Amino acid sequence: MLMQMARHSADPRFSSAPGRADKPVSGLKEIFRLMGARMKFERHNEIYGENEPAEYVYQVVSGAVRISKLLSDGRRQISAFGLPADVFGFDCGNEHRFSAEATVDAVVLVMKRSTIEAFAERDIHLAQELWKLATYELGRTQEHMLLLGRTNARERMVAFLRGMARRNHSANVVDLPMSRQDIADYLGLTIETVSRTLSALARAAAIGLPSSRRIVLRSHEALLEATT
Amino acid sequence: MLMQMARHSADPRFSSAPGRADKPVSGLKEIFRLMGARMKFERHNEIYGENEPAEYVYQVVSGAVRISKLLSDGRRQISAFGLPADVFGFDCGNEHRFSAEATVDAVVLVMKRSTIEAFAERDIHLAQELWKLATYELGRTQEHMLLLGRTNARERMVAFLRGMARRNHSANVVDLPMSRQDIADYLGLTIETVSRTLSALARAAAIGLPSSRRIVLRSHEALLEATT
DNA sequence: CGTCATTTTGAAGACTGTCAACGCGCGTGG
DNA sequence: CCACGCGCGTTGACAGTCTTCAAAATGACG
Repeated sequence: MLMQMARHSADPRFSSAPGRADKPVSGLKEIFRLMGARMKFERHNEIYGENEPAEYVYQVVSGAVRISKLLSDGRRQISAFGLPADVFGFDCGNEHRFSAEATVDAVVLVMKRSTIEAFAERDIHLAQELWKLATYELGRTQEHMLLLGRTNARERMVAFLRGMARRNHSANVVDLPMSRQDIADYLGLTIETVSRTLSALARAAAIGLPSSRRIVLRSHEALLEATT
Repeated sequence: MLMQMARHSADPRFSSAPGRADKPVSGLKEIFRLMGARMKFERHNEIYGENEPAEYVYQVVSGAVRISKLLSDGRRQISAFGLPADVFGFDCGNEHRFSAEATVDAVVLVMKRSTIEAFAERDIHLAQELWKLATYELGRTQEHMLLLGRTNARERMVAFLRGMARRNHSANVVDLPMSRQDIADYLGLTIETVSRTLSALARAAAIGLPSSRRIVLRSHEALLEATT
């Protein structure tokens, strides 16, 4: 959780000393850059598990991660994908309520959660940044609830592709760093429905499918009317 | 909105001064108690709307509110119900991304958002409390995503009833402060499915339905196996 | 007691899930 | 170099759950 933070411009000297706190810089990312330990996770490997002590927080450097929760019978819901620059691993208690795994080979920066919280104790702006981050994530998650509760397969797929295109900030080509199963678990669908929906969008010339992991958003009109 | 506000005089000594923070009191709720303006909303009345400036924050005193979002074609998703003591209205930007309405006649305390944020600027513990609050809400919302994405109607209904029973902290009797339509929009179902599911649970002796707004949780075993 | 909103129930249909088979790409090993 | 196996993705047929449309029942309130 807690990903997709607002992209602030980074001040090299992060203002975590109580004395000088006039600039609204992103202290969190600065702290990660300066103090984060680099770690590599191969795809499908677990970064942390449900109910494990929430000892560390993370920032994606490359690759992608999924934040998910499992039901006892194997049903899974992915609440968010972490892409490069996203921060995740903040939970409210002392235990993770979700698990995190790499969906493809990924490099992340790791920090002790207590370090961040110690900084936040002394730096009001960092504390506020953490709050804004959580609030932003909350809003994003609530939007996703609307998707899961009230839209059909095509609308979910289109929203997902749009979101990925925006986050990739590559105009129309999306390289998916996750499997169909991951997409299905994110959208509350089955892998078959995901596949069929993509095929249908391709037949409608709304998208192109050069390969299974690459999607080209073709007709914005077709996508728009598909959303309706 | 925000008329007829009876302003309370601010008590000079509420414990948000950094000096005395040994008690695990809720600074936020203290601030609401001391400085909140009491307002009454009749059922179905809007407290704030989507895209309105997020100028105020609220705490429920009595009654209930729904936090919801509308799609252009009328589909609605309720992301949360606010029950007495719940705080709502914090959004990440300057505009509300959701709307809030009273589901039954409700009394709320209102405060300027800027007031809270000004306090948080100076009180690190309040800032942390706001962060914890947002993070807690985030976790709750993510759990709800699992419900919306991966469970059937009966499981959603049972989870909802359990949650309401817990929040009412009345052992087994739940008085619902919302309509079937509100429940449906919260659970991502139709009003008919909600009604049918409740009837089925009653037939299975898992619940009793003395009236449409009152539900008795009877057989914990029946509810449990219903969850499976 | 009548009216209106809300809730419940019924029947039919749509969308997605389930089960199954097939195709494709890729790495390994013969 | 090519065949094989394996993971992953696609497609098809059918079933099931939930929605839709419709109407009856219930309850609140003047």
